[in-house]
Amino acid sequence: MVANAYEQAIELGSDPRECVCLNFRQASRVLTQKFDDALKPTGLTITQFSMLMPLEGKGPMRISELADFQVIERTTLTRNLSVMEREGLVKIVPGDDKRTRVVQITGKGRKCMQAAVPIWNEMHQSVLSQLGNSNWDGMRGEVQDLIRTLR
Amino acid sequence: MVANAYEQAIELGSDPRECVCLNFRQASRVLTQKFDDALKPTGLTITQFSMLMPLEGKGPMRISELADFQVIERTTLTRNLSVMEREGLVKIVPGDDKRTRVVQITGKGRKCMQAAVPIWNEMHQSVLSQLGNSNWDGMRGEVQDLIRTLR
DNA sequence: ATAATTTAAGTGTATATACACTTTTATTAT
DNA sequence: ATAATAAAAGTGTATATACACTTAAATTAT
Repeated sequence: MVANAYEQAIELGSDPRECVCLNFRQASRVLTQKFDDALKPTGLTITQFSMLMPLEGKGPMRISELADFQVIERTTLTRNLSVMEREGLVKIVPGDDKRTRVVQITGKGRKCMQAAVPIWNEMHQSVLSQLGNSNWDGMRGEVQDLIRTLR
Repeated sequence: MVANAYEQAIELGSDPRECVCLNFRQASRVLTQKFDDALKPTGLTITQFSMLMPLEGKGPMRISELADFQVIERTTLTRNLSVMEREGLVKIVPGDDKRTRVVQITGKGRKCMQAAVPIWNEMHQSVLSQLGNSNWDGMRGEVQDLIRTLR
């Protein structure tokens, strides 16, 4: 009989403070705050930046396709896109298959991205140097593997 | 003059798909989904589990103290706590300093945690084995350093 | 002793997230 | 050809997140 849940976890051989989920969530929150703050002058959040980027790199995409590519729940993407559509960052048009809708970046979206890229790059470089470039090269592979395995 | 924001980023020497923020956010989403799903039988979310754990390990805490410890915005914690208070997982009482409020876990909270710990442990072990235990030992340090640096 | 400042916490508002469920359209089986 | 099934997307609802601002109490400066 252990005193509390923390002791119980230690007993099982795991320290809850070392939880992968906890640590990733914490880092995710802090990173999001910093990137959102840096991107403020561009009018984009890091969420929006991340959604627009593949639309730039790969062209128009179906909603499910973009959701899959971005590892985001489709219904979450729908909600995020409606904000972006209202702000004129994307246009959503019917696809050939009448079930589908296709997302494309607008002129305004491209303009915002053009302003955002240098700011994103500076933040990213700064984070990379904190993390150690070579460390991240290895870590990123592990993280992507983890994502692939879990979902 | 580059074709689009993706090319623009590549030109600057950074691949947006390798963005630390993006990758952490993706992993965070997937991990949260999996842990929330696994914890469902206990009635706790991983957010709630993570808030209750330090209350078990360290005892009652002021709101700001818990927010700081958990690397979560204080105003976010306030909102999360009101859900948990409504569900009877925590009790919030006035502190000696009349500005402060102190959060403490309830009997129900402890009971839920007791049920949750083995499930959390199993998930955590499974994630660890995917990630490679030794990898995570190193990674975790880097992640915590990054958090400390950024915030 | 009182004014100025700092600290702790809550509230208004908005985005971000995702599950359960529904609707519409396409595909497959019979 | 039609019924059954699968695929794509939206909606209801709820938690999670955080910024800007406010309120109340304690501390510090004068």
